[in-house]
Amino acid sequence: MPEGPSIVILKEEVLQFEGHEVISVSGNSIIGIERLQGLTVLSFKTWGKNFIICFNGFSIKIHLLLFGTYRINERKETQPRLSLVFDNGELNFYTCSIKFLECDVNSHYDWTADVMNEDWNPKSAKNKLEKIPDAMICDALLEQDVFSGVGNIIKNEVLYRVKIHPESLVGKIPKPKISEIIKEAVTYSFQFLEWKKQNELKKHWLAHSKTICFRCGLPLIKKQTGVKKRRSFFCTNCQNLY
DNA sequence: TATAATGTTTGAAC
DNA sequence: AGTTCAAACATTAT
Repeated sequence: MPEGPSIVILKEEVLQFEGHEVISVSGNSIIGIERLQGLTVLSFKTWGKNFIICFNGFSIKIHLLLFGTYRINERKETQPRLSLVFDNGELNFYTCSIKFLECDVNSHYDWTADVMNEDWNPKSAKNKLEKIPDAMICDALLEQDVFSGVGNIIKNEVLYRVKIHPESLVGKIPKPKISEIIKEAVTYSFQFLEWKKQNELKKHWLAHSKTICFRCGLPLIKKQTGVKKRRSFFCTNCQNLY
């Protein structure tokens, strides 16, 4: 379910609870969530696929991984991992990873690495890519320390749009193309956000899960690529291999 | 019904 | 000691 843009949507949906007190806590998490009882939410933040709830002196990090879901002001049949009840509603998380982050949340995250953050720094991403010339671009795009928030869908769509073969080596891709990839990672992430909100994300997929190249009509290749072995959809005719 | 899928962490093996 | 890789986790649509 979640790549960066989906978590941004989550954050927007829970704004109603900012500044509100946690009246009751429950859930099958074993990390000691009862600690949240009676505390007031200072703010909600996101860092890529991480959803962060900030309290005075510490924060809680929620990662939905592959199967995680959430419900606002409603419940699923299954047991929540974490359920927070406020005076104006409730927030429930299912099958997710939850961890505490002590002290200042800023000491845990490099905000310049999040493609959807206002502090996103493309130059910094470029520098990080220069340090991994032997990596395939399909792996590099999924590297959360470089492109926090980018997931497999965004990876495939970005590479298709900039016409780069996913197995291209970072160090061999021309510099202007690298800049284009970095730029498109941001552009597509925000398009993903808007399309997801309109419930028409899949409608705009050009490569991901597709079988025929939108440009030339030849069959798209579907293959597990890179050390991460995530599926890539690409056109060997339209996407250059460097 | 079996399979695959928008993901990350862990710990064994080298 | 550092890197690499498969296993584990867990849900749902096709």
